[in-house]
Amino acid sequence: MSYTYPYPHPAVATDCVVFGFDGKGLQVLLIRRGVEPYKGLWAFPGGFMRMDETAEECAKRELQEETSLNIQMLKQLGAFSGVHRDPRERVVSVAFYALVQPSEVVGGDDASHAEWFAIEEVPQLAFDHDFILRKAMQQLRKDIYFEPIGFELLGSAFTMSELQRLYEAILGVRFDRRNFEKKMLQTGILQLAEEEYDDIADVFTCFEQSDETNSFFGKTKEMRTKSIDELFGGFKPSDSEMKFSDINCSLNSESPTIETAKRKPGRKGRKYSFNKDEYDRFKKNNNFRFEF
Amino acid sequence: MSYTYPYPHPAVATDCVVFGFDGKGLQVLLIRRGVEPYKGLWAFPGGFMRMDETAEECAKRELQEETSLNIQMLKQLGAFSGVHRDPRERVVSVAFYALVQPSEVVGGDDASHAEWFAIEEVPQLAFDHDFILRKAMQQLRKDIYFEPIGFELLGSAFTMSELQRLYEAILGVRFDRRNFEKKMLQTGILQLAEEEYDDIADVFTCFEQSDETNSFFGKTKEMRTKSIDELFGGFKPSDSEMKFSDINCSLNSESPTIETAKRKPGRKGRKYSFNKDEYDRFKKNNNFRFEF
DNA sequence: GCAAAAGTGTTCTTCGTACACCCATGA
DNA sequence: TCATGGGTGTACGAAGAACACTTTTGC
Repeated sequence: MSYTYPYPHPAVATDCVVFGFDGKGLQVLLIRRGVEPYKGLWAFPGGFMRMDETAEECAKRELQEETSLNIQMLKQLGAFSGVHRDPRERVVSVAFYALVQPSEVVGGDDASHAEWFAIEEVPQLAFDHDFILRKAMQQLRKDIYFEPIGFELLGSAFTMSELQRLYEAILGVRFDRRNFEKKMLQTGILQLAEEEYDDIADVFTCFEQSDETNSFFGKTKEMRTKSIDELFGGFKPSDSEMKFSDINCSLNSESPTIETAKRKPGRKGRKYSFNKDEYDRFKKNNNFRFEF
Repeated sequence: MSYTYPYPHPAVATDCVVFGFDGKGLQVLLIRRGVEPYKGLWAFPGGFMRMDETAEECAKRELQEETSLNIQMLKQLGAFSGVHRDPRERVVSVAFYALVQPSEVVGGDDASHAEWFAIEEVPQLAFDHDFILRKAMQQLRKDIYFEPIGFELLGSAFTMSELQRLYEAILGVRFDRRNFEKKMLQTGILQLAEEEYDDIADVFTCFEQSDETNSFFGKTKEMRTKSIDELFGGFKPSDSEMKFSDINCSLNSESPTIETAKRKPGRKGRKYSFNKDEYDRFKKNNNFRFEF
């Protein structure tokens, strides 16, 4: 079967620059080419466009086929149309970039072997993919000023320093920890994520008796915003008791106790998620910019 | 003659969104289609890509052919690949935008009639060109934050309020005149353009004699930055004399005179041009942003 | 003569940035 | 116990934003 046109037509293909973030550095997803040209070299996932799909649909399909990734949000980088960029025939490629969490891992359907590379350790690439990668990085740096784009690279909850490392990895600069946090929080698009706690870990017996009966369950943060009296009716837990995240006081028994729950081990720091409403508002208004 | 491929290939075309600025508002250059499809509707200049040219080369060539415009700086907007965007066959279009001064006028080689339209009065467009225009406007708004892009839309010398109107037209907002000027000047990319003056328009006779002999030719602005003594050796012109743009004192004659040249009529306000060195520096560093 | 635009500075507020110590966690 | 990272606030300087009156120009 063949297709004939009165004028010469180039082939049209798509390429996807998929960025991931592992909490440390920026990564990019590559596929080892199993066939000529450039056999054995690494390249971006992608392939030829069908006549019944748009470039974006093509990119999604190829990504799905070659890396099992199912990505909704693709951003177009533009068309790459160098006359000799593909030795087989004239190919115009429409490139996209995507941001994912590397945990949405890449099976690799074996036919093509997909692998994550740290952005600084990207090997030699096939075609003009080095050039495309540079463009993608430039675009990413530009976009991150205008949109809180980075969140798509992080899980649903993340620590402030993960977020900071992401920005530092993308922009290639270092920020002051406190200023970064301040700035991010004052945008309003972040909210504290619900944390999971262990079951009650320790039980303290209170040595000071209170005349009043009272009981309270809440988080340390809340306690600090209310007066000790209001919370404990005159009973004051010790400093070390106050420091636990969750605390359960029952002061109406003969020997009042304070039950404390420590934060789950293995997780460090406060977790944030992003506030979808504010995020959408920013995207719509488009008058929002991250600046550092 | 025909061209045959083992797989179906789309056609690849380019389209150019050419923006102009007439000192008042943003304009866009359109071509009336003389053939089907969409005969009689307006569209962007553009056409099919040849096999020996890149998309950008194609766009430049088509622009030259259809509008006689010879434009160096084209910025790619991206590929538009809707499956049914052209009723004839599958066409993927790579769109560009360009900024010109409408004075670089458009002959229109008659075959295709080219015309400028105010951005608010753009008629119905062929294909998906409405969509492309929206994208181009968005991109222009984004770009103007990062690059002093607007200068390509203005002549070699322009007044501050022309520049301001341009920014307001592109961004769709209003700025405070004084703050805009301050901000623009402190970027350093502007410099006062050389102005042309009429021949000496008036001659004042000085009524105060000076003992010293002295002569001076300079602009009012300079005078203000130096002491009266330094400039005039003790002779002080009157306030109204000081206000002329150019002034020529010769104080060494018996009756000293001050010759003044008024600004050429028909031109209002101070003219600026942009400082190429600083401009290039900004473009290179890319750490510069216009913000208002 | 009259209306529209150009020229000009200051104040207040907001935002950016620099900076240090203590405590908790995990090895 | 030791090293690493998390949590927290303040003070200074720079930049943005608001604001009015006089002169010049063009009609």
